Amino acid sequence: MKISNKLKSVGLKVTPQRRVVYEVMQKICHGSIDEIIGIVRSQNPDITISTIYRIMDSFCQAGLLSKFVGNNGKVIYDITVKEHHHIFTSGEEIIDIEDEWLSEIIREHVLLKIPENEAIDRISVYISTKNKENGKEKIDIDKRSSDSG
Amino acid sequence: MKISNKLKSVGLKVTPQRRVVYEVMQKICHGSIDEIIGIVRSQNPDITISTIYRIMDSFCQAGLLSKFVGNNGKVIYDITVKEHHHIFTSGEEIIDIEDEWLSEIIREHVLLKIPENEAIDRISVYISTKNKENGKEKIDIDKRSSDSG
DNA sequence: GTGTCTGCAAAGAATTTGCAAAGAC
DNA sequence: GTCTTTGCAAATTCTTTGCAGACAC
Repeated sequence: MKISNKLKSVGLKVTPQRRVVYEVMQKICHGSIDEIIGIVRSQNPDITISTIYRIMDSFCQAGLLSKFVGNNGKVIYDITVKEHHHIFTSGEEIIDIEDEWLSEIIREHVLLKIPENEAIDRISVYISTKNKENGKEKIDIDKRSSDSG
Repeated sequence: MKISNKLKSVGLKVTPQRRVVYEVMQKICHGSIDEIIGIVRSQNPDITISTIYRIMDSFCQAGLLSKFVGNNGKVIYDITVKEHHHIFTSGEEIIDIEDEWLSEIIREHVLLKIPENEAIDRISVYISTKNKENGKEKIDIDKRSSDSG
């Protein structure tokens, strides 16, 4: 779908700034606000930071984007709206897992732990991976064998 | 274990401020920095915010606490250090799921999606629940006075 | 007594807001 | 023409930092 139609379809007016931001999101799929600001402004330096913040908000409100909190605690905006899971690699890459069966397995597995009057709303799985090579050399940090001196 | 011994066992000096913070964490198990600041200062208003930030950091570094990013994007400090999962209820309650089998099932299930040179480091499952009753909107409680339950 | 921890206040970073002009429809 | 969006700069919020005195050991 053309971007302008995509925007209109969720009730948003089409502006050049919104076009650029959505184009960038289509390209990168996931990104933190810093990354998005960087890429957007590399394409159009006239777009201000506050405008980008506002656009990200309106896109999320309109259901055009979703967001979640990444490994590092930063909010990640995501072009995929439907429920899915994520792998965070050591190279800061984010891989989507769209697997309804996985959600279903988890749902069944934890059902007994849900309070009586509550129902599962959303399940998110975050998987962090590390590099195998570096993993071999991983050392226990903070291993204090004796007092300082 | 006595708090002072707990602190000493990880190489931290025992101060009144650290005692209070650890006591609070033992009581609440999970909390955001705001909540922790609030409770700590209700018990001892002389403890400053910057000190509490520094104590939370040193506790995490020492392996006394873990932290993760909650539903709302805020960092949650957690008295449980070993890998586990969480349910976030509509009432802002956080329930721990310590279930190694669940982690194992997920691990096996996603193995094929992990890049060649990467290995799974950590798996976190976040489950949000909503109130069954409040499917539509919140109801005024005093419409009919009834006993709690 | 020595080295670490705390309180204070200020700095720094990240995000939001008010307002007037520009722009979309 | 009307209502929304944008740019700008200031405000706000959250967290960190430097330093001097207090404190733990």
